[in-house]
Amino acid sequence: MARQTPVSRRERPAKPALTRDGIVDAAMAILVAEGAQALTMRRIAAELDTGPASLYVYVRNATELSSLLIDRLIASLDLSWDGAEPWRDRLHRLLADYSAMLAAHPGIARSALFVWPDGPHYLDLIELLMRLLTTAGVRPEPAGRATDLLLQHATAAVAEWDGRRDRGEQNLGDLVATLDAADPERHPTLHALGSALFVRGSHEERSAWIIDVMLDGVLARS
Amino acid sequence: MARQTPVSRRERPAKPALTRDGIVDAAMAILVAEGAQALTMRRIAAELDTGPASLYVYVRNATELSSLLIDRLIASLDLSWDGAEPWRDRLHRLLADYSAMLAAHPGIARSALFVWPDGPHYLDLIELLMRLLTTAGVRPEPAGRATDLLLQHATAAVAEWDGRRDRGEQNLGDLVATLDAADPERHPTLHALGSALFVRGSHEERSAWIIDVMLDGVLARS
DNA sequence: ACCTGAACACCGTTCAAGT
DNA sequence: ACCTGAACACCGTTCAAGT
Repeated sequence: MARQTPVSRRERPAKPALTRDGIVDAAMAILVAEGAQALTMRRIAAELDTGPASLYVYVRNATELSSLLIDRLIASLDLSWDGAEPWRDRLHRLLADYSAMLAAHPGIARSALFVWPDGPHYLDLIELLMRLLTTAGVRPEPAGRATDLLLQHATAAVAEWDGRRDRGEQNLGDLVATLDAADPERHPTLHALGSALFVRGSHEERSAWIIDVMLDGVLARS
Repeated sequence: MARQTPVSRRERPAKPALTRDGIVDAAMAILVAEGAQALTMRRIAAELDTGPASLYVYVRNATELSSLLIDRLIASLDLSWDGAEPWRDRLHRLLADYSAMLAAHPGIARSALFVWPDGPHYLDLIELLMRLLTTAGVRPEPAGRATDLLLQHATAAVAEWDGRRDRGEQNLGDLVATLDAADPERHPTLHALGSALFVRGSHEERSAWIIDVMLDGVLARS
């Protein structure tokens, strides 16, 4: 043991270790307690009783930390499948779980859209999606594209949804007003169809419909 | 004319007017010359020879300015349709134009994903999509969902693509390496299928395929 | 050798004070 | 009344200097 635990350790009993995992732990705690907008290098460093520079010893940059965090979130999902549950049901349940997990941590979906998680649990997730699609008879190449597409949509939908929640739900009203005011000359289709179009159905029902649309399309071309 | 042009105008002949439109003009010029990452309130204010505070007289916040800018970008698209071109071809061409426009301005797709454009030209875009889908026999409600889905995918695909371009294309290699290294025990499907899966096809071909998948799925359920 | 205080070069937004 | 300088409250990242 070349390195001694500092004597002052007892003074701050909660101080976590400064390691790659310790940093992700701290980030996770902040995410749960304060939401993704509090996830800054400075805030995480403060949680670990150090300065932001120290984090760069263990993590290349804020993006890499984000990808580590998302991989840890994916680790909390149930990614098992024994083959008893029909593949389509299992796929719906998987994507619903994934969406719910992102929705439970406001703001995290936004980073998930741009970050390549690139961790072991992310690979588990892709593995299960590919297994389900392959079982369904989808050829490897379309299955790869469908996997991308399904995850991209699930992530984008949550990001859009909780972006809207941040701005107090009023933007939906704004859009409805805009559509209602559609000029019959310039926007005859929108005027004729009305604004009710964009509001129907719960998020869950809409998501399930979209997943089925994508699956039907992929199966038809596979 | 209650307000006189300042005498000092001749000194700075290029100084644009400080109006809502003038601000969007300045933002557009910066976007073209320096890319979206330069689009900050401070940089735009500097372009207009004033301080950032002045912009807040004409624009609520940075998000609103972003949505005005995106609406102006959409204005540059060809949104006509005389009915001669088959609806499916026209839809492909429209989304290809939209993607190309976003791709021409690195970084803008990212903001387009989270901003609700909410301007007249955005409505023109939705109008055309709804018209094409309605012509194809899609009922109003699925047409609304398909419109959302098609635009969301086009935007997300460009955002992801030029996010990757920023980081020097190397992340694709990272993913290939990760997939190649997939543990046969833990990730048998990925191991068996190999990494070639995720790389095939140009962006354009992939996008076209995805559009057809979505359209087939929607038509099958409409 | 390992870690970090302090600095660098930025942000968006607000508001008191000027014209 | 309209506009804005200066300040407020932050960012991510770097690097020279300490232990």
